[in-house]
Formats: sequence, structure tokens, C-alpha cells
Amino acid sequence: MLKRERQAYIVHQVNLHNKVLSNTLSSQIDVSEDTIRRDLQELDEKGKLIKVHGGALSHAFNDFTYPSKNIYSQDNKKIIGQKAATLIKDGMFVLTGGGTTIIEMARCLPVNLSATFISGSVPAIVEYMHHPLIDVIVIGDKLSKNSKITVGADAIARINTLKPDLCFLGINALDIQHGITDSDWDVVQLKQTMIEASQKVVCLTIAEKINTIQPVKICGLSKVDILITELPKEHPILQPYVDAGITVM
Amino acid sequence: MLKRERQAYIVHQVNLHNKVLSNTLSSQIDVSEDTIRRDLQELDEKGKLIKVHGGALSHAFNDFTYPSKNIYSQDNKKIIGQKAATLIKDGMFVLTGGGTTIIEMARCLPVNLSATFISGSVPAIVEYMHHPLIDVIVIGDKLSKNSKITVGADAIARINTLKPDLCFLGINALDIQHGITDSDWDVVQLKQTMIEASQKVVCLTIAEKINTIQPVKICGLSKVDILITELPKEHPILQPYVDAGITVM
DNA sequence: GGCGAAATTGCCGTTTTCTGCACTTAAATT
DNA sequence: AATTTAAGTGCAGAAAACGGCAATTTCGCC
Repeated sequence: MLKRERQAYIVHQVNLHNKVLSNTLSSQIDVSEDTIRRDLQELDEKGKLIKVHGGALSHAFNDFTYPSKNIYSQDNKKIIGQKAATLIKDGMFVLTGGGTTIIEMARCLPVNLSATFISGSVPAIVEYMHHPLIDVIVIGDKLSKNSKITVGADAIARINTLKPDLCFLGINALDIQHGITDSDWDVVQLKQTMIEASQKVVCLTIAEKINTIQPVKICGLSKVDILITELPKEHPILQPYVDAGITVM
Repeated sequence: MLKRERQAYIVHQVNLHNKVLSNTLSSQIDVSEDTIRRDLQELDEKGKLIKVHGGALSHAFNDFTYPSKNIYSQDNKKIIGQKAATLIKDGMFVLTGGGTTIIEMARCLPVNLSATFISGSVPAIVEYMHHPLIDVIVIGDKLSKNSKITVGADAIARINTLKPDLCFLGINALDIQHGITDSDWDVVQLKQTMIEASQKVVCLTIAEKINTIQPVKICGLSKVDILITELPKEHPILQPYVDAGITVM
């Protein structure tokens, strides 16, 4: 088994079960515990999981440990959220994914906005639920523990019956050549469906994720209608995307 | 169980119940009280909780903004939740509704319980989501703002495709003659479907709702297998239900 | 194809961490 | 004041982490 392959398997296991034990992995993959330890160390440094004594835990599991680290990107996400919120008009049908950026957007929605939000992201649903005039449609299916979003055939089938005006996606990697990429297989399937179903696709991301690549491709750049980052649209890093015909905000 | 995982669980419990007892934790997680004490000590140093004699308190508890309104029925619901949680065994498929009593039950689920929970109640889903070993299936549809549960044809159709082992319902009115009644039309439809789909129906309610009636009928008493209140099963008010063949806990 | 550098992996001895047990000390309750 | 209950301490066995080393593979380069 290849190193990369093995590490992907470990990440997958962590996402599935929220925790892995070094010795379990060692016997499952049939490599020494030293190798597992080194893998976990690397994956920890890359932020894919949290290494602990005896194994590793997913970020989702210990969300209580890490609010301290990304206070700075929090502000950026608020800026993104505010820009994104201006796109939504009364009466619209809006499909959204999950992730912290989407949550920030939800918090930026004006009180008097009257629209319909469709999502499978539990944290996002909770936000929408608190808005007085917003109708919420929940996409049901199996809940993925680490992404806190419903994934599976049911969710995909349901989304395919919809034709929302806008689709908001928080994305993890964007690149001129490779388009939108991600690391979680199930989430990729879902996002592809969301993109195809929607009339307009809006991608939200902090600038540090621009020009980065993840293992699994979601779609090419041509599917993206609007790109929102915390930077002003004149920023040089964004120019290639403007040139590619994307509306940058 | 990993150390970090255990500590996360403790923090979770503290945030949920505002207090934890060392010996309770010790038996729940099945480690010695020494280990618990050391955990509490570390978590105290990290500021996650406040260690006191015999256990720990949450920080929120010190700000005496405590929900003083119905602390009494809160405790009763906790008793009900604990009774209810004992019914759930590893590997079960459990369908649940919403409501504060169900939430309390969710909070009483033992850490090492491995089961599948199916629900359309957003607050309940959020609780289940935090449990490490519980799989969550979300029932999707339009979200009802006041009950915070998904209602509609989609939800009903989906529930009809399931055959869960247990169905937990928090009910608002129960009467010997009129059975279970409620006031919200959509919720009634949904509860009827849930009852029909499940192999066993467990009703949770505080005693004050016993022998009361609401406008819309959900089902007769015969559909109820188990009734759980905060009272001991010998209490006279419960006798008619025992006589009616219901298992009272 | 061949060579050398770098990467990968397993092994091993040492160090650290974790945990339960026994025992003492401190605190709370009656 | 006596008794029960929890907290603190030291210790020891087990498990895991660490760091160095060597064998093997991979890869770039000629």
C-alpha cells in the first residue's frame, strides 16, 4: 500500500468514526505502529486530524479545542458573509452547503429578508431557523459527523428535484487549472449535484485557499458564476479569475 | 477510550448539565475515580470547567443567569430522559420526535452507546450529532419554525420506508379515553406516521400532562407500548394506564 | 542501464505518558 | 467529635512516543 493511499485511508477512517487507534490502524493496514505514528504526525501538521496519545481524533469531535486558532480568519469570513448576503433578494430560493463561511453568511442576513433556504448542513439550518422570515427546507439523509452535513443518495436525489436561484458553496480549494477541488468524497458528490441543480453558483472562500488543490475534483471553473473572498476584487491574485469570466466580489 | 476523547466527553457533559459528579463519570466511562479527578484537574487548569468537591461545574453556572423559570420540570425531564435512555441498546434503530423531553433523553445517552438515531427535529439532531458513536439520519422536509421539526409529505414518505425498533415521542396530552392528542396539525400527521412505522412506541411526558386533552387526536392508547413519566410506576395516577396494558416506567 | 541522493519503513532501546492501586491527608456531614 | 467521603501522593506496570539506525525502495540524473 502506498504512503499516500494509506494516509487517505486514515483520514477517511477518522472522518467516518471520529477517532482512530494507532494499533487498530496498524493491524488493519498491516504496517508497523511507527509508520502509523509518523502518518498521524504528518496528517496532524496538515490539519487533517488531531493526534493524541494512542491514536487520533477528528476536528469535528473536539471543536472545543480549536476556536482559539483561527480568530483571524473569522473576521475575513464575516466580510465574505456580508458580501454574499447582498446577493439574496426577497422571494429567492437559495441552496447552501455547510462550513464556517456559510455560517457567517447566515448570520449576516438582514432581518427583513424573506426567502427560502435549502440546506443539509445542520449548523446552517440552525442559523436559518432563527431568522423570522426565512423558510427552511431541510435536505435529509445520513449525517456526516465531521462535515455536519447530510450526504448520500437521498440527499442527491432530493437536490436534483430542485432548481434554486442561487447556490452558495464554501470551498476548500480553488485553482485556475483544476477548478474546485476537495478532500471528502461524499461531500464532493453532493457539491457536484448542488452545482448542477442551481441556476447560479456562488463560491465563498478565504483568499488563502485560492490557488490550492485538493485530491478530488468537484468541477471546472466554468461552472462558477460568482467568487467571493475577503479581498477587494482588484487584488492581483484574483485577476486570473476575472479574466476567466467569473464575477469576483 | 482515549484520554482526550474522555476529556472531551466530560466537557460536553459539563456544558450540558452544568455539573458532573466524579463517581457518575467514573462509572459512565468506566475508569477509576483517580483518572476522573486528574482529568477534572487538567480541564480546570485549562479553564474548561470549575473543579469542586465531588465533581465539577460549568463556568456558565457561576454567572447566576441560570434559567430559573422551570428548573423544577427540567429536573423531572432529566429523570424521564434517564429512564428512556435505558431502553436503547447497541445496534438499535431509533426514531425520535422533538421537544424538550427528547432533548433531555439525548443528553442522557451513555457515551459508549452505538446506535442509529433517526429524527427530523433539529435540536435533537444537534444533540445526537455530538455523540461519538451514534449515527444520525436526518428526515428532511420543510422546517416548522415553532416546533423545530421537519414536516410535510416528504418527511412522512421517508418515515414510511423505515421500520425502526423504537419510536420515542414527547407528547403534550394523554388521556385514558382520548389517547394521545396534540394541537399542531402537521405534527399530528407526522407523529401518526412515526407510530405506525415503529415496532415499539415509547411515550415520554411529565406527569402534569397526564389526563389532559388537546384538540387533535394522534392515536388511541392501544398504540402505546411504553409510557415514561418522572413518577414511580406505582403512582396512583398511572394505574389506569397500567391496567390498559401499557408498560409504565 | 547504472549510480547516488532522498524517501520510506521497520526495528530497538530509552523516555514519557497513562492509569489503577494503596495509603495518607483534608473536608464535609451528622 | 466521629464517620464518611473526596482529595492528594507516591509507586509500578503497561502502553505509547521518541529518536537513531539500517535496510529497502523510489526517483532523478547521467
